[in-house]
Amino acid sequence: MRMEITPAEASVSGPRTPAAPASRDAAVGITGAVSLLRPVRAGNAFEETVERLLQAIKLGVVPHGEKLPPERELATRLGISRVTLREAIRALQEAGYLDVRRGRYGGAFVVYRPPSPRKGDLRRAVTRMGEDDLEDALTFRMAVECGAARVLATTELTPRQRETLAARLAGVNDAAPADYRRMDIAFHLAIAELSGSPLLAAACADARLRVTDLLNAIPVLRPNIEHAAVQHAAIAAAILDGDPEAAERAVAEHLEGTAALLRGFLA
Amino acid sequence: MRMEITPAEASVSGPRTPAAPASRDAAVGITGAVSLLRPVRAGNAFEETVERLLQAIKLGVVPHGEKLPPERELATRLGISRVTLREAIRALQEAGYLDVRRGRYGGAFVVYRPPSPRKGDLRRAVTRMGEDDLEDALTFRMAVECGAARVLATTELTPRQRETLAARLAGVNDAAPADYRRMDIAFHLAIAELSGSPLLAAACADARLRVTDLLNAIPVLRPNIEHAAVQHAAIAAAILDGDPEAAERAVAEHLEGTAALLRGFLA
DNA sequence: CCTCAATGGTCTGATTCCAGACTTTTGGAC
DNA sequence: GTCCAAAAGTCTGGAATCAGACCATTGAGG
Repeated sequence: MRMEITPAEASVSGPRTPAAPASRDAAVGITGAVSLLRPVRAGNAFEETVERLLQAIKLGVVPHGEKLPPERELATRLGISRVTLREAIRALQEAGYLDVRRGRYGGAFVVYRPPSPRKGDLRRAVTRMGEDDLEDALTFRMAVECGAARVLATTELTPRQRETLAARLAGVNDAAPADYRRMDIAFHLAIAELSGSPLLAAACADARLRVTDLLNAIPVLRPNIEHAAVQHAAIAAAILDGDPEAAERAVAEHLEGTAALLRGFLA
Repeated sequence: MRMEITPAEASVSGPRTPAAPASRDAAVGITGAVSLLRPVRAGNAFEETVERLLQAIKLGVVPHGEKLPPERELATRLGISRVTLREAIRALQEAGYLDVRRGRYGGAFVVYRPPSPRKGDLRRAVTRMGEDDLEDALTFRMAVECGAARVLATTELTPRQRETLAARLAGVNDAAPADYRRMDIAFHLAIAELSGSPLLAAACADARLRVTDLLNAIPVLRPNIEHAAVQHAAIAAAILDGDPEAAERAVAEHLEGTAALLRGFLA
């Protein structure tokens, strides 16, 4: 065993990349186009795998009671060896996120429910990831989600796609409080995935999970849900309507709102 | 030595990730939120490093005659060991991209100028990366660059930032034909980097370099340049004007144009 | 009860990748 | 000419990772 994870520490913010200087005002000479000489790999395979699985769990991609795909398949999908995957799974098991059972019909079952947020969680989460990283993540999310909405609104949608989007919208609206975040995520990700671009979908998923810990650290309040519902509806409508600019504006407003909410809880 | 690279084969399309199915119409159940269980690492460190350096060279981040940062520093920035970096450098040296000199004032000097495109290059480049990947890349680029422009237009810009943007615009306009692509890249990347979000900058750089090989494979024609110049100006104006929607629309139009140009050469 | 298939658990040898110490080359400064 | 600093070049032991074969456990179905 190489690492121990406790739920308290477990973060989704990713292996702390050595932090390319985020000089908002730097002399960005093309020589200074720093973005290219950034780290080739985020960390070691083990840590990255733990992060990924943790994300899948926290985002509710694999909900409580369900199991992860079989090790062999998962290892292939993640592009790592089974050994490494197993180490990651063991770490998550020891941290209490997974219950691993052997034998046929066995597997790694998710044993985790998002804890209800307590005062101070948000502060801690922010401290863990750093203020700059927070701004970075919020900006990034704003850009990719707006872009995704625009792209999708520009696309000629198939009936199937329209249904999926509508279903996801309904999913958020009908969600029980405990399921709300999960359904919210499903809605947002659907926009990116429906665009048909795996790269874009990955970017949106990445953006979202960079703020998951933070969002999970603030309570889900009735008025916010209602407000969000209106905005979600506007987003879906604009997309179904084929109006890129409205779609984008709607997403921007929605994310602005979320960001403001976060900052509000921080202030 | 583990690998040999010839300029003809050297591609920027990245290690062929096992290709998450890009089902534009799939039942994207949240269980099907495939984006999370995508490969943890793109390939081995050596190959990824070669790609990165090649990108930096082809994108003109390190132009002809300049040298890469010293090995030790570069290895740190790329998050890999010096040994691995040296292997990558050697591969690029053997492929004729770099000239490595020792001693003080030595280093790895870039010896590469983008060759003028020949008929068939584009076809080959597309074949190498795959049609689906091309669509994916174009969509991705559209989304992130539009998003970046929107974000930047929403931001309160410092005089310094305004200058940088203007300078980059001028850079493209004044560029000699041989420098055109390089300056174009600099302009586009500036938008993302000025947003102050390293994540966003990285995403845009990534998007751009996924289409570099393709763009390099089509000739730089006068009318296209002029057309692009108008669009670049519109983008910069909208951003400086603080008009997110106009900025986005301008970027979308511009990229639409580029994509159409590409498709035109392919048809 | 027995068998089977699907799944996790274990082992081994090879490969990749790393950190760090040490060596050699080179050109400028004195 | 000597010395120095900055750079590439080399070597070594160890850790991480992999591929693949094989073992153990379990529940379903006959």
